[in-house]
Amino acid sequence: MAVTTPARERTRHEIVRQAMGLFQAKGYNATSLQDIATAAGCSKATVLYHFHGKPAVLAAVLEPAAADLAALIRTVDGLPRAVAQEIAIQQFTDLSVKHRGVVQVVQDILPVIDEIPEISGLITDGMQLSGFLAGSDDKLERDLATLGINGLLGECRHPGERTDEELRTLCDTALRRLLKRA
Amino acid sequence: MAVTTPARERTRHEIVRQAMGLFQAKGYNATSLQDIATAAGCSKATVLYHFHGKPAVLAAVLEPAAADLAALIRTVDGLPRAVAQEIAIQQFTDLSVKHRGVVQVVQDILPVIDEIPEISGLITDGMQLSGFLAGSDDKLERDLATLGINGLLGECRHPGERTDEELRTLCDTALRRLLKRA
DNA sequence: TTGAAACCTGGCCGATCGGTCAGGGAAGCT
DNA sequence: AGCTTCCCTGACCGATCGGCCAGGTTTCAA
Repeated sequence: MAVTTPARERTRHEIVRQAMGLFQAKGYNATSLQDIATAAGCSKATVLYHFHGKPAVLAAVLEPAAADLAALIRTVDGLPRAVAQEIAIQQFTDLSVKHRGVVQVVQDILPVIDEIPEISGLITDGMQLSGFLAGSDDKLERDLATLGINGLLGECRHPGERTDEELRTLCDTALRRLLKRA
Repeated sequence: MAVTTPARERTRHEIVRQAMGLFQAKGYNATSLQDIATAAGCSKATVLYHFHGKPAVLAAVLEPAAADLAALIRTVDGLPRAVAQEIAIQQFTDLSVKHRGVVQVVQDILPVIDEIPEISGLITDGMQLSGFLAGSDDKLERDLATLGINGLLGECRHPGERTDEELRTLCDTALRRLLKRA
């Protein structure tokens, strides 16, 4: 038996891979289905055969990162605040490095995020993450946490100009300086 | 004599005003000239009569903020580093509050910024600002400064949910926590 | 070998994009 | 009144968008 369904999974995976690169380089709105199809070496109709619409392609691109974020939320939910904050900092740093190519894609979507129900869960989780990172109910601390996340999303840009280790240091330093430790 | 050229300036100003609101709400790419024209109460052809293309509308929207940023750069350029850093923090906070509706528009443009030569000066100034805020040539400090700017751009969103004074506190706190003081 | 299922595509659709153009109406000078 | 200049518009353009569909090709179990 084959380890993977040969054709289907290979094509799907290639579409997602190329779409990720294009979303990073040009943004979601500025990337057309034709762009994705050409990059993936198939036709636009094939993209729409595997994914029911452009938002579904976006959801597939974001899915691994969204799953890790959801796992992060489940892990820290219910923990004491100080512990939850520390673990959230560590795991969000890990997540930012692991999915560095993905996270910044979210930035381009923010203004029109409500029109893409496929990824509503990601947003909910992101807002919860702000709360855990803040470590308190203080409005300023929460806003600072959100600011840190937003800044990080943008800083994962320029893939070739920063090593994974440099990015990790940046994330960790930024969050620890920005957030008042509970 | 009239205090303003009646028709021309009034229409131009209304187009810029409405375009700013739409760029904030939906992003630059997702806003069409027809959207702007409808909001401004004129025809799409009128928008293109006053502005030579969609990028020119964007440039007009960003112009006041870009001018203030350029003035900021001129002010701190040549000053000792510690002084330049402190003044940059204060003036950039002022700028973020004063132009809170404008700054976040830049975020939506970042992926395609190279294709809009009308605002290249804004980008140059933004990168210079990172250097002054960092206060040193250390790569990490520079990256943290850029991260702070990016985070701030996103945090100026949601106009009704934060007072000017709250935004000022947020900007000032974020920059002072994030940056190592020289 | 054969038939069904899965995979893929060219061609087409209506909508909308940014942008152009000829010309209509209002305003002001002579 | 006549003429020019400015302001504005409807109609239209080619290009491209996301999406759909009929049908061809490959795969594979029976």
